[in-house]
Amino acid sequence: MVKVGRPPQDPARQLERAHRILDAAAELILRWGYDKTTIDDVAKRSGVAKGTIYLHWKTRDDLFAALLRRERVRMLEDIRASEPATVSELFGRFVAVMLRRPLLRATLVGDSEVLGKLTRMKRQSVTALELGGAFDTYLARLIEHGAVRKEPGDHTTVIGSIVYGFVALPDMLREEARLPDERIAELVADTIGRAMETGRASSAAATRATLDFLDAMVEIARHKLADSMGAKERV
Amino acid sequence: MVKVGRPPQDPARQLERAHRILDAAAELILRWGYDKTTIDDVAKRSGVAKGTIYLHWKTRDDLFAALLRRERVRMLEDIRASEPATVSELFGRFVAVMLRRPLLRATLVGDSEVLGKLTRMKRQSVTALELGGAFDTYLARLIEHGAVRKEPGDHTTVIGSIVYGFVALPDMLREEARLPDERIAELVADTIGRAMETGRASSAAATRATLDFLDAMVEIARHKLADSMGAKERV
DNA sequence: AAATGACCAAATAGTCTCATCTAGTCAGAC
DNA sequence: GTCTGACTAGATGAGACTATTTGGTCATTT
Repeated sequence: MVKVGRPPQDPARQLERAHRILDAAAELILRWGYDKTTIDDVAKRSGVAKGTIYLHWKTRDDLFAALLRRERVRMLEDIRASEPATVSELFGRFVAVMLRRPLLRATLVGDSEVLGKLTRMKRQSVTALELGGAFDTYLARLIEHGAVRKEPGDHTTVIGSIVYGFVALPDMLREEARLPDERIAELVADTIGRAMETGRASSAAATRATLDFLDAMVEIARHKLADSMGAKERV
Repeated sequence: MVKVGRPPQDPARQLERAHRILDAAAELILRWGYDKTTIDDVAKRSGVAKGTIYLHWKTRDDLFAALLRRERVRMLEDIRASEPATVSELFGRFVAVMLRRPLLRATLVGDSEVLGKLTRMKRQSVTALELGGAFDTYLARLIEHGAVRKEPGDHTTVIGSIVYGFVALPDMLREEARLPDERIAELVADTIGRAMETGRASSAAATRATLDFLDAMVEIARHKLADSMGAKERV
């Protein structure tokens, strides 16, 4: 019995290729913006045929979604790796990392140069972290452990506004009035800390809660990314 | 010797008419947006002929500038009337008043529905207050009097980011996640207070500094408005 | 002098046509 | 089974032209 046809590809190689394609897409989108980046460009740049891209993703938008999800996973991993012990450290890190990742920054502030027609998309980057109940649970734990005050309340809005404000403001300032990214991250951490933390030295329990929360977020993000990468197993 | 020609108009009546025209413009711009609001519309609505409008302002944009300046004067007067004693009260008031004045809010957050093609205009509403050195002087006085801390520094950026974040965030939230305007103003005051104030009961000197600053701002704003209203004395 | 509104040039919006581009498919090559 | 790239339908854009709108002017009226 002679085998016919090409043997099945190594799944690992497929994943690697998917990443190569996303690398190309990221590069092109950052350079030309979403609207001006064509699938042909991405195919050429990543050295595969156009059809191959459609073996991975059903549509152009699916590819973009995967790209963003990958960015998100990497961002969360970076944050997690820095082992923040408090909410303020968590979001200081969040901002620092985000400012270094132009695609994420673009989705947060709605940069139409980069996002093109997708600008009016779900602007979830901040709200996504917070929504889903997990964040509320996390905050509740911190309050319980005395790391976070009850006042002034509405912590989610406070954090969201501070983060958004600090990340978006530089866009509407003269070049020379802008602070360095590192400094901005520092100020975010300081502001959030003063806005809602008790100031007590952070307990091991609070640190645990923060890391648990991040682990959960990383986990979720990885799952979503996995869904976006394995086109073949799509429903 | 017989008088000829129409007697000069009462300047007070002229001013009143200018305000009527601005009232009409404000109404129309809020309803239809800047792009869709024509000079003819404004003339009709305010009950004057088109030419009359051009007796007051040289161009459409001049009229719009006057409108914004009037809004700014009124806003500053409102803030001043509430006699804020601290920076946090000052900006809490600022946000409360601004949220109630859709035109100012639009210029701050760059609402293209309202501003139309002017969206990319100087986004100064926040920065304007702070720029010009007067604000820095004010802050210096507060620090001197022990009302404001030296840390974390970059107070202007901190305040600008907080204000902008809290005012702009609601736009990208689901309706039901938004807080009432009053609550937002409260949170801004609280956040700014904790971010940079010492917490000491505010001294008379600090209050004086705040009111002086506001008086100066009102003064400047009134002058600019006056320039915008008296077309005839234009250079 | 002060106010008006008919008037005009310039911008803007709308229409139609033709050319180009591009997301997604698929028959066939490996 | 895996991958390719020629192919297509529909979108997008350029161009040319017309119709409409509108900011701004100014001769005339009060």
